[in-house]
Formats: sequence, C-alpha cells, structure tokens
Amino acid sequence: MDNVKELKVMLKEKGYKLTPQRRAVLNIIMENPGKHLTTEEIYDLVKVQCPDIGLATVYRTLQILDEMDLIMKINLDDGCSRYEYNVHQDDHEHHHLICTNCGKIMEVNEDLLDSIEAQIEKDYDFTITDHKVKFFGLCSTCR
Amino acid sequence: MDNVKELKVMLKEKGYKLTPQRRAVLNIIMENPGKHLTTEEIYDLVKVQCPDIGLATVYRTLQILDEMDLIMKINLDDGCSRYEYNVHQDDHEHHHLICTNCGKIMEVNEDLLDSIEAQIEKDYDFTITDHKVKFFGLCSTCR
DNA sequence: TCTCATTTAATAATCTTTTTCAAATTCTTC
DNA sequence: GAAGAATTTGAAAAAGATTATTAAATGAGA
Repeated sequence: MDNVKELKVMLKEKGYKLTPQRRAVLNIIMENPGKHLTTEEIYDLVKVQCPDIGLATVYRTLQILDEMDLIMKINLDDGCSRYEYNVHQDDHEHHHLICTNCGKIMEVNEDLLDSIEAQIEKDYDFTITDHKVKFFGLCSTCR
Repeated sequence: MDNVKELKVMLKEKGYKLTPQRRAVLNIIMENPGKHLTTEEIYDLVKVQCPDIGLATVYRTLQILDEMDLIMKINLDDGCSRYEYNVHQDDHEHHHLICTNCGKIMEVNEDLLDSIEAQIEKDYDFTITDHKVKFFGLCSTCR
C-alpha cells in the first residue's frame, strides 16, 4: 500500500469509495507496525488528523479494510478487537506470544504449522485455509 | 468429576459453596460433550432443571468453573463465549477446526504443538504455559 | 438450630459494536 | 467544472454480551 491511488483502485473493486476517513484509518495502522492497536486506540490516533471522525466510521472502516485483507483483526481474549497492518498481504496471520503477567505481545514470524496442517488435512478430511494461534506464558522479563 | 461430593470439595478449596445452581450448570456442560455451548444455550438448558436461575448466576458460575479448570472457555470469534467440559483436566485445550461455510466445529484431539513450542521457547526466550489454536477452512461436506 | 458469610435473582449499568437516518461527500458523466 | 446518483458520514440510538449492585435467601460450620 504505497500510495493513495492504489488504495482507491482496491476500494473501487469492491464498490467502495475513497474518503479521507478511510485513508486516515489505514495510515494510522500502517504507521504503527507491530502495535496491535485496539479500535479505541485507532479512533484516538485518527482524531488527531481527522478530529470530526465518528467512532462508528472507524468501526465501519476497519471492517472493510479487514475484508480487503489490508489489515488483520486480532482477538487476544481481552474483550476488544485489535488490528494490525497485513504486511505480507496473505491470509495467514503470524502467531502471537502473550505474556500472562505483563500483557506484552510478541510475534512469531515464521509459519511453523505447515507440516501439522498437512497432517490434519489428511486425518480429518478438512481443507485448511487459515489459522489463528496464540501461545500464553511468561516473557523473559517476567519469568 | 464423578459425584457431587468431589465438586463440593473442589469448591471449598477456593472458598466457594456448593449450590444447586452451580451443580446444574456443571451438569449441563458435562452432559453435552463436544458441543461448545454458548452462555445463552447453557442458560436455556439449565432453566429446565432450575427454572428460576438468573442469567447473571450462569455467567458467575461459568467464571468460577473455568477458574477451577473444570470447564474450558472457547472463543470462536463469533461474538460470544462458549464452554465445554475439560475432560483431561489439564490446562492445554485441544485445537478446533472451524468450517467457514457451515460453521461446524470439529476437534483435533492430538496435541501436535510440542516440538513447535520447544522451538519457540528457545528462539524467543518465552515460557509457554498454554496455547489456543484454531484452523479455519472447509469441511468435507462443504468442499 | 443458629449464625454469618456467601450466593442468588432481578435490575441496572457497562462496554463494545452495529444500526438508523438525514446531511454531506465521492465519483461519474456531461 | 457542474450535476446527479449512490455511497458515506456523524450523531444518536439500539443491540448484544457481560458485570455490578443490592436486598433477600441459602449453605455450612458451630
């Protein structure tokens, strides 16, 4: 997502229009790699550039950016949705390490599940298209 | 969890009392293995035996049963919490296969992550205590 | 049985997310 | 660049899940 024109084309393919609000929301997410921003955090950050934006617009925009695979929705079981920029533009999200003591979130960038997925597809007659994996435990600081 | 006496002892260890409502909620979950019941579904089923139970009591009971590792909370990203009986009484839940077409949920009973976890613990200096794994895709019927 | 802390049902409150709707904006066509 | 049709927006209300409050009821030990 280098420029605005590209975003405009992608939106148009789905029948959506390019608005300053949509541009601002995507910008905020792209400017915060690895941050796992909550909707509320995104709303607060977007309001700096876009003071009149409504929370509902942020929710709506996050939905369509997720649908377009530009961003990824993350559920960390803490009661709110989080989002991050989908760098690889694929539909396999990376895995997350979540420290149950301090709440720090780390990312596992390698995709280690390939052999396991092949095994499951065979054993369970199931075609896997995506996965979500979270590891809970203690980070080096908290241990 | 064979009998009431055992539940009573386990509750007492945490300073809780045994009530008919708590017994009924656990019974419903034990009677529906592999069903991934939502809180609302549990509420409806419990009301058969326990017509006056309040929804808040179901929520509270599910919390303490989860805390006691008697049941397991499952988040399938569909906007509500689900629960199932923790057969193995350990803190590692099994993995879930979720059909994105029909919504069917299957379980992967083997724990296939051991070698991956060892790798991550070494690479990321992180002590893993639990994991949550969901595979999304198409079941044999929908494919 | 008595006592006291816990638990309950009902209700209100909270929190996140979605819907509604009139006004504003985008994009296409001229 | 203006006009028109459809989409999008902000504000507020609504919805849905979960939690907190509170007086009354109940459980468990003495």
